[in-house]
Amino acid sequence: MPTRDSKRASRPVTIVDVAREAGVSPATASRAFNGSARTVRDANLQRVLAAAAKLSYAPNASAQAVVRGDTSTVALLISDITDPYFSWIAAGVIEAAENAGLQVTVAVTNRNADRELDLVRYFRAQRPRAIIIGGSRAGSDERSRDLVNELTAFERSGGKAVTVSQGELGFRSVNLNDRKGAAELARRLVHLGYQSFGIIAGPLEPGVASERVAGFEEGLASVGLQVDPDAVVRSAFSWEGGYDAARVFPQEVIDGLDLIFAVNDMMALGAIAGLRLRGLSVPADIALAGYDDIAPLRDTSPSLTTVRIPLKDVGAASVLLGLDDDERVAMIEPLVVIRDSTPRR
Amino acid sequence: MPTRDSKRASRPVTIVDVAREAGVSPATASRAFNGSARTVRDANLQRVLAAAAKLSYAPNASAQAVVRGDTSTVALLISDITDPYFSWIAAGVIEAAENAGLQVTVAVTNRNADRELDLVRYFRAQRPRAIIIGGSRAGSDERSRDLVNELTAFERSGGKAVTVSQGELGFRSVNLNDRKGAAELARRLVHLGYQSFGIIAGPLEPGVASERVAGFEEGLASVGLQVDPDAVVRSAFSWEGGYDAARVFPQEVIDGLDLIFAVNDMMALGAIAGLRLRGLSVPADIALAGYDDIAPLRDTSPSLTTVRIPLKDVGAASVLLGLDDDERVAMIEPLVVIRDSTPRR
DNA sequence: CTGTTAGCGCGTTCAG
DNA sequence: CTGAACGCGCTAACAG
Repeated sequence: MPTRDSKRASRPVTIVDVAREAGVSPATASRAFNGSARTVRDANLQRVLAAAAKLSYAPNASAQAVVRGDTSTVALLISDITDPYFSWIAAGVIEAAENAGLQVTVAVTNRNADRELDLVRYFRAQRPRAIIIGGSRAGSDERSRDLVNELTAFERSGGKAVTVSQGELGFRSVNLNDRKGAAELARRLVHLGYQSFGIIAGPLEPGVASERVAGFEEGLASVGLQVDPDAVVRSAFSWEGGYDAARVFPQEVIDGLDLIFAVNDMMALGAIAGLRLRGLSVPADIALAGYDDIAPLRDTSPSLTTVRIPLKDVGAASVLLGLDDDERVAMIEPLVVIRDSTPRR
Repeated sequence: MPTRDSKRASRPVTIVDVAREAGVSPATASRAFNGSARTVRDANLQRVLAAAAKLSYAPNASAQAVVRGDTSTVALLISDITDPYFSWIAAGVIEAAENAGLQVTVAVTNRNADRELDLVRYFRAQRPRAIIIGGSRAGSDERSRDLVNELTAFERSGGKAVTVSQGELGFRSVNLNDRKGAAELARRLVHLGYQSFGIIAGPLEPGVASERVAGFEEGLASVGLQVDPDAVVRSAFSWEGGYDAARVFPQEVIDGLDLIFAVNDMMALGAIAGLRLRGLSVPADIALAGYDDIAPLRDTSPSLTTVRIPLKDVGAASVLLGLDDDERVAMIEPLVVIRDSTPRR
């Protein structure tokens, strides 16, 4: 015979229970928790708080959301949370959100465009204040249009959509200035004495990878140099991509190169392994530069020359954009970091 | 004069709007979306779906949660999402949750016990199906008791609390068997010919670090060896901790050591840097082993001997425990991985 | 199969 | 300052 005080799985405690325990009306209890504080007599306030503590009351956020018409949630969509690039962005998002009193819901696309669309639909149901698209999607134009439609509908109902490095979608966006960073990297490398460059370029579609390639080539062009098209190898945007690419360079091409630029750090790390397999050591035989300045790689040897993106700032900026009515774009400044993998020559 | 069709920030679309557009009652519209499918005439079903598409309707998850009395959310609390240990657990949690049709809310404690408690309170308001405590908290007994109280109240209202490697709190828990893993590591190292061991031990409080130290010493004891207390150095559970610890060993102690066990991989990596500063190279001058088998470290040189915890499985197991009425504990088997940092001697 | 009614937990009028 | 009444968006019961 389970009593009403039965310990397991009893009915959740509601504000009505608290009010009864405190001997006041539910309305007063509600005001005690979130009314303008001065509107409820102090004696009652204390009794309500005591009752809440005694019953271990926790408000029902869903019910609050329904009546208030908005939530205290931010939704974050990323490709892969084990990738430091995304986990640092996520860290920035979570920190900034918590500072603003908001919770963060995270979903992972695994770089699958269909999944991305579904997840945005799920997100919409949650009525988050903002949806932040952190990952670079690689889908068809049609999928892209569906995504834009979904986000547009979301904004029409009062939410804000924020993209990282995808301003072309037409929503609020955090601009990473990859083009500028890669160009600056190229110029610095030339100053160090490098002249003949190869590129491990990532996938062909428009996106982060292409921007970095374009920027690097622009930077070289600005000092009168250029990259031999045969020395540009396409590959996956991952460690394996860099590893494979390093092994694909024709021998006669690689012999003429004094530096390879991999469009992100993970690919650069893979390239080191791939080059080693060919008997080439970094930087003795060939120099190497990456992009992102992923934290766990800063202590590898040789330490990697790269372009730092302040990823936590990127996450924080996304949240700020997602809470601001006016600002529609945030600028992030990349910073070239020269290390051991590209000694002066 | 803003019309009701005004494009910016119009009133959110509700199921009533969809029903009207489709020419049916709200109840029928509701059934069209989640009724047992056969209960609504196909013609009406199509009209409702068409209306929903036309209006870009997205259900209100909060309203659904209120009436259904439960949500489709799982809450995850971790110390630091940029730490690969936690991001891999998070990846497992998110993947398993998505497979079960659930969303994941993530919060980060930054290893602050007060913050942890607050965050659990926020979590409770969301009424998640489960709260997963992934981080090892380092707080006072009082804080620990508050946490237990909060989680107990959560379970009383129907949720499930799951801890990773903290069975002593009395909730569902995923057991990492750190003691066993560390003992096995010790035995394997002895088999490789090592005899004199130092330990970089992490913080003193009970928890993961202490378990690993105890396990390692037990493993040595089982083959008749032991660790000189002077060769056990306490430090922070981080790269810096390992770095500092490596510099703290008294010279006469370190001269007699042939291997150092750092209680996690990040500390081991820091130790490599710290040892290098003393002119000691790994593994030529001294061997080194870690724990966790953090993914981004697998390609460093020298590659690190360690104990692999299948962290993604840990996350997945947490979710399963959090959805299961009966199971209260999941066992994870650690696996010793011998690599270049501990050559046979 | 469908519409009407009721009510989930809560915040907010509107009278006192 | 307080309580009663109402409504948020939605689903579950109950009739038809």
